[in-house]
Amino acid sequence: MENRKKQIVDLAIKLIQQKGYVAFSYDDISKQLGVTKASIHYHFEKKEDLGVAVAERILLRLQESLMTIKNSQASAEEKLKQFIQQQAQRFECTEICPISSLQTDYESLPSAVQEKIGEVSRLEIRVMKELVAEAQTENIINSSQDVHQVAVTILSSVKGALLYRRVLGNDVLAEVLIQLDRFLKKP
Amino acid sequence: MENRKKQIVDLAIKLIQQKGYVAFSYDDISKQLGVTKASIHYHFEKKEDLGVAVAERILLRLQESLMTIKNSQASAEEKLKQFIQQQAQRFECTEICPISSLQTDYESLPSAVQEKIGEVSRLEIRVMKELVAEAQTENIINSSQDVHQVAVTILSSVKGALLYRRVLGNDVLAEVLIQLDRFLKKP
DNA sequence: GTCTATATCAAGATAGAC
DNA sequence: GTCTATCTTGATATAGAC
Repeated sequence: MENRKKQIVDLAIKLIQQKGYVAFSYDDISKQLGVTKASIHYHFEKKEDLGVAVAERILLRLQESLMTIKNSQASAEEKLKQFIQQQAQRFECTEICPISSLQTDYESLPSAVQEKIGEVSRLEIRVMKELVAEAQTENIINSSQDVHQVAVTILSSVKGALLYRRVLGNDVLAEVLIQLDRFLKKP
Repeated sequence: MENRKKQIVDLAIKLIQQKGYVAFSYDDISKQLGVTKASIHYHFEKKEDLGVAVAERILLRLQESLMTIKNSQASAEEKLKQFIQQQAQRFECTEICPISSLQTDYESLPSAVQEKIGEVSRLEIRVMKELVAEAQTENIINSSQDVHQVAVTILSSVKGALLYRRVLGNDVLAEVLIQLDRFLKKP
């Protein structure tokens, strides 16, 4: 059942959003799926293997996002705002971005997973740069501003806001999104 | 030796910056201090006790920052930039802010530690708001902008940038700091 | 007060039954 | 292909020697 593999990876991502790579266990997954730990080990022999699969799935999702953006007929402004909203609203209040979670646990990751997370992080920035560059052609963002600087700042602020939200509630994230919106209108 | 307690807490903070609350162990600390695990348990019976001490120490440092800021004779611009630089440069390239680290591990923290981290997060935002409000009186930041929104966005972006830096190297953080600097000059 | 020794438990992982 | 049973390891924690 190739579907079970996907089910396990999805659950692992959810758990990583909630507790992180180090804190989640095969026991968590097996209990939620109503099977034994050993059956998870059958699908992913080592935690490292599951970790790589998780990172690859996150990478795939990002690549799909990139495609959707490129093919979309929406305005650059719409696309950028959609992407930011999506980054923020994809998660429950107690969850954070899985990429942030894996970046935090970076030192504890097997090196195969570390490398994938490097790839993921670079692609994520590339996607955001793509959006910012397009927004500049529509004069949503001042063209004198450096694409790379704007892109990493937007991404960082959303990721950081998700950390605060987990502790302080929805307000923090909402405030940051309003501020970013202001930033996209005025400069 | 009351100094040993301080030594352990400082080491724990360092380890939390590097690996996080879940991943660090009494074994890590005891090895670095050249003593046994049991001797760490003598000073902090449970990991939870050490966690509370860590959070309280972070809180104390923040309170000191707040005092220094209030008593400082520097311009509001200087103070704000100093604080941001300090937030960023306090850490090695492989480390992140201990508050971010504990926010990420929030779900795994004992509730006593969770509460302290809530306090810390609120105070941190209060400190940044203080700085932003002062900067507004000097017209470094446009007074039409909401203090709270600007403060949480600056904080979030620095914290997020530290996550990316760990994986992608110093550049990301540098770019965000330049962008924040731009933001403080122009609007 | 600081240590050794040890208990306890949960996690990752493996062997082999069905 | 999925399970039970089991091994190993490492982490938290405790009891008691010095």
